[in-house]
Amino acid sequence: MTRLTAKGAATRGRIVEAATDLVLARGVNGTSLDDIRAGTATSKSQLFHYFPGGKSELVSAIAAFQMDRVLAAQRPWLDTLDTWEDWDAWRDAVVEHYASQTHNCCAISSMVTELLVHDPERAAEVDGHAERWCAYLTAGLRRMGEQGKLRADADPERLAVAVFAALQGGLLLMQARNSIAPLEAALDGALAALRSFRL
Amino acid sequence: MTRLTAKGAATRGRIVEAATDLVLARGVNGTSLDDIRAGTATSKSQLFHYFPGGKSELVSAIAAFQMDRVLAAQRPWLDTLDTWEDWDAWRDAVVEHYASQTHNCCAISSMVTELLVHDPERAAEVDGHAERWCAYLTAGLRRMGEQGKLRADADPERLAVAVFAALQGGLLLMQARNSIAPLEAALDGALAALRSFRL
DNA sequence: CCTTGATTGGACCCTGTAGTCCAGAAGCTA
DNA sequence: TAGCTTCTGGACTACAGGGTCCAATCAAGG
Repeated sequence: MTRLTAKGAATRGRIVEAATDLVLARGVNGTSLDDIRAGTATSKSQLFHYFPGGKSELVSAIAAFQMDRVLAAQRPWLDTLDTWEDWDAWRDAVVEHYASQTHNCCAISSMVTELLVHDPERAAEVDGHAERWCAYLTAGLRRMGEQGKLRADADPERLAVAVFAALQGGLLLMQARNSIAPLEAALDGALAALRSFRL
Repeated sequence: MTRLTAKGAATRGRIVEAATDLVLARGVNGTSLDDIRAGTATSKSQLFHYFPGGKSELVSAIAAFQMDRVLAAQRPWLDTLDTWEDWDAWRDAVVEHYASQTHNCCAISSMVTELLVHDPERAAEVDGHAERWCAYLTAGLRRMGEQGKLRADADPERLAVAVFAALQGGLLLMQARNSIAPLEAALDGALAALRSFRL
């Protein structure tokens, strides 16, 4: 991997973007390099030219790209989860984002479990992205605690994990049943759980 | 597939049991027939003798077998989710079951998403098992509603989906982070959400 | 014992897939 | 234009995994 010309950077970007959609729709193990090659109108050599580490490195890039997209869709609420209204708005943003996806979007956590067996290093890396996401929730809850909006016995980190788990589970069921309803129910449940700690 | 002798039935059972543990630990796509062959001290021909439909049929048997195990671990509470104490006891049973598993137990829902691409029929079948599980939760909530223990605006089915999503998400995070804590947090959150509808 | 059918071992085939290689085209800089 | 690097196409290799086949063995009834 040496320097990239403008053309090269464009090709690389095109590969990542198209590959992301393919992987989201069909899973990591369900997407072959040939699928990606076909879906991007490129050749094998280009894939390995831009991602010398092969599929593993490509998956890294895909995970980072997708996480940026997902986090972006939750702005600006994700950064300012300081009031109960913010949490509601965040919920709506998440639902809207996943409802608008044409592809069956996979949960970041199921990507982790998929990688866990054959590529533990990448799994840890992708899980790091998930934890980054979860950390925004923790931070919001922590601020609300400091502002006296939560009961003293509320554990921000634990609550954030609960919300995140509900979210990921909701995405899982969304995919399995091909309906947005489970995600909505899961998020509403998570917010209800949060509110049970309301002061 | 004709009649089975006692010996044949035993072999078949041995295959299913061992294969289940392998698949739970490494995922459907992460487990090859050769892995199963090695793990059960059998041969290829036996696999196809007892499961003429190949891997797909074997996966069916595995899913049914595992679902029976998981449901059994939740007895008797799963059948009688009529009081808040029952829900707490159920929660504890679930946590204990998954905490005691030596293997990294996969969530039934992640099995569905894994199958979704290459074997939609089996995915639907496995999802049926998941819905059967979820139905026990719905039934419990419905009875509690009839007994006047829930607010009138509580939707048993929707609440059950929320609980189930939290559970599945908790299992996902449990696997990803190799810790039982996320499952506990997720279930506690789900029960808190339920209690917010307490009358 | 003999026959029939269930059971078992393992070699074999075919396809799909990750990854390699090299030659040629395109682009940049002097 | 010359010479270098980057970019691209596609054939090729190696191998893993699902699935097939056949011959050998074992079990049960007549």
